[in-house]
Amino acid sequence: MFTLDEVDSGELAVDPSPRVPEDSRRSRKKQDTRNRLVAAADELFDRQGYDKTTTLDIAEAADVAQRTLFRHFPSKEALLYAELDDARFVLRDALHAQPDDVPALTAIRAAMAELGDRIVANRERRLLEARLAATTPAVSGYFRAVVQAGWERELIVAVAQRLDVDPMQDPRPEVLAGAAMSACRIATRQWTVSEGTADYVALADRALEAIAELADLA
Amino acid sequence: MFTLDEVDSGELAVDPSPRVPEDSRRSRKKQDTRNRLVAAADELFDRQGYDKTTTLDIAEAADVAQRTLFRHFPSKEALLYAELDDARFVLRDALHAQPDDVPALTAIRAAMAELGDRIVANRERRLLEARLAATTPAVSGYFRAVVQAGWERELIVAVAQRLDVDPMQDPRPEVLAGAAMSACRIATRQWTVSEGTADYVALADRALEAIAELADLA
DNA sequence: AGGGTAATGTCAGTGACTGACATTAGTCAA
DNA sequence: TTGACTAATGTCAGTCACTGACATTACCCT
Repeated sequence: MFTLDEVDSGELAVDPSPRVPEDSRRSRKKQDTRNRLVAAADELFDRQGYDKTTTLDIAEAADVAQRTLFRHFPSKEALLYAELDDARFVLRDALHAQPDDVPALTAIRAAMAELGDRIVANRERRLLEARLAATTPAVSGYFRAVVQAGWERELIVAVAQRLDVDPMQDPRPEVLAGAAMSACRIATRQWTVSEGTADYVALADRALEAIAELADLA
Repeated sequence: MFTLDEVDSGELAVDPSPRVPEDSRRSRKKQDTRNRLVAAADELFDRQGYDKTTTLDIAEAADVAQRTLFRHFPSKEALLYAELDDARFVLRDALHAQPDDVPALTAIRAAMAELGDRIVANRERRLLEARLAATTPAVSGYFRAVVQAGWERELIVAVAQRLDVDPMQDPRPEVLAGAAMSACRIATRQWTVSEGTADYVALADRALEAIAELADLA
């Protein structure tokens, strides 16, 4: 099972990837180290599999100490999902950018379409993630419990604001968010079986559309 | 982060808790060991917290070798969620028991009502789980990635059968299942804040009902 | 009584992750 | 340029979840 300690507990977590890079040599080097770690992990995971790659392997491939790896990433899994995890902020911004008068689900569909483009841009990496998630429970578990849960929180907050309700009282924001995340999961799975040839945004939109049809099943 | 290796990969997993106890002394002793481990874990988690309790502590409190603990449970988290994890089969049976002609969401609501009763029966344990999940990301992560994902699979299969569709093609089973799981999560959270005084089944049913209202948000 | 074997015990690992402390190297002011 | 300040990294020893291999125990069954 994965070590799951970064299901971050709210809004207080320190940004792991600086949103404003503050362009100094120091921060450039830091960012470079981070990038090298991700690239090294990527390559090793791909070549020799997730389990057979140790964090020490990755650190050495990136030419840093193992301790440094864990200063940049809270876990081995976080290395794999660094990009998708950051996409959380993209999602937040995209949701904010939607006009106030459009319905919540419509806003989500628009935001997801925006996000979807960015996501599929990195096709090979997405397929690698899917491959590893399919074979390694620790990876798929992390994706669900950390990455998706993070996105879901953004959705809940955005929907609750839109409806002007308290998400602890009104179940709709959370239920809608959960449905949307499931839509993304099934779309991703469909896209993956197509080896990345299908139109991800279309698949996701179709799945999101199905949310409005759920009433027919009652 | 939790070690997440029991996101079991399908239907092939060996039943960790024998469904037919096969009443021999041997299996009774085995079951007893299992029970003592769960009880010991329960008590230690409650008294000294999740992180400060080692698997060795638990094993010793149950008077078995650490190795034996890991023969009964694949991870530390599995000990905490042994009961809820098994509830998966109760959910499956409850879904099967619903008549074929009722709509999918209606069947889910009925099945969940049945399950809800059983769940709340163990009030103190549920509150302990909630308390630990709130403070320990590894625990909440495990719940999402393993327990809930397991339930969700049952729902997906049941809904797909009911609609007579392929859940890989039609997004509705997965989307409905995801929404239902979110409904359970918010209901559980509401029940938890009430310290277990609220009517869980009613809360869950209200949240599930909200699924049919999602169309209003489009 | 005795052979077969499920359950347990023992032991020595592996590997993710952490705390403490030392070292290096940008940064910035004098 | 120098030197203090400190962010980033390195080093090292430790903890703990979890596993494989093999020995032992205890139930089961003839």
